[in-house]
Amino acid sequence: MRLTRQADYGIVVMTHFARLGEGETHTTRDIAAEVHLSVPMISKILKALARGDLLVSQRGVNGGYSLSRAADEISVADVITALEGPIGMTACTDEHSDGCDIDDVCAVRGNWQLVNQVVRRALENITLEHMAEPMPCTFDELMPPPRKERLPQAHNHERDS
Amino acid sequence: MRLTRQADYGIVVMTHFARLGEGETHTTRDIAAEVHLSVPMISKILKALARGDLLVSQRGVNGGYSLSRAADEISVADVITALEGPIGMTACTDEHSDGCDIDDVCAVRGNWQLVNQVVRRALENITLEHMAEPMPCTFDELMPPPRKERLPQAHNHERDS
DNA sequence: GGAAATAGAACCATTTTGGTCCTCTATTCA
DNA sequence: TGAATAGAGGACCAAAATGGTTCTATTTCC
Repeated sequence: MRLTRQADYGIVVMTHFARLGEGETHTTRDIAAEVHLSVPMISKILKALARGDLLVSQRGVNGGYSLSRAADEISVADVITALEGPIGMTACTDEHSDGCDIDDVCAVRGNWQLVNQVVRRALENITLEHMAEPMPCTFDELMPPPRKERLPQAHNHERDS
Repeated sequence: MRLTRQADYGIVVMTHFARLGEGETHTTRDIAAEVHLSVPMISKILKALARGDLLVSQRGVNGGYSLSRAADEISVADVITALEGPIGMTACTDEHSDGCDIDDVCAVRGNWQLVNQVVRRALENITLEHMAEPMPCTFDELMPPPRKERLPQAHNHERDS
């Protein structure tokens, strides 16, 4: 349920790009300095983001990276997908159903697909433009409305806010 | 972005409990056999679920585990929390902000909190009762409505369905 | 008391991840 | 033309997380 650091950094970097302005290109070194991470690390991430068509790379002397589209057309899900592969919370959602020990007994698979879809959609609805906003108080429309009145917090132990 | 196997199995197990009926207790061995996983593995998972107050354990000869509440009052988020700790996709969402190398520069943190909230809410809205349904075609109300018309799939590469 | 069941912790092998480095290719400009 | 700059790609290794097993309590019923 946790993102890898690369995806985490990736979103920070992409958000940084979104803040800088649309068409401008920036070098790996610049970005690394501005985000306070090592150049090799940032380099790795930028390459992956370019492979995923989220950044456009320009080689040579005045080269660098720039966003491939407008910030409101790139979702958090896009970034995660570029850095971690297709979003899916369970192994059995991959088409290569190699490792599922349960296979025939697992009657939950169909439902898992839908759980994945819920999460994926939630992340697709969040764009870099949202992330670039300094104080995002208007996120409410992105969240699914509470489905029905959940129980009073009788058994709800230590759930953070 | 992926669940650990334990959480994965945990949801399978909990869904199994939900299918079996509300108050009945079942032994580790039975569950393991029914779900086709090793007894020690299932044992470990059941213990954690009991620690998380999602299962009630009964020691001794006719002991076993049973659901602590009705299936529609236990969410997928509850299960994940019991087996992986609090749901949050980045390291910096934990209160122990020990490892964040970026700290002061990371202007994204506030937004991340909201991303986490979106995902968490999505998972809180899915109950074991939903998971226990054989053919869950009526999941639609659980998903957030498409926020606005996303771009045509110009750059949308290999996004699975 | 003995058998049946869970509680809890220690433990190890394997995999994943984080992070670095090296070589190659493309581009610009003097 | 050639030197300098910048990204592409892959190899590589150490550290951490994960999966899975096993062992020793402790509780409960007969």
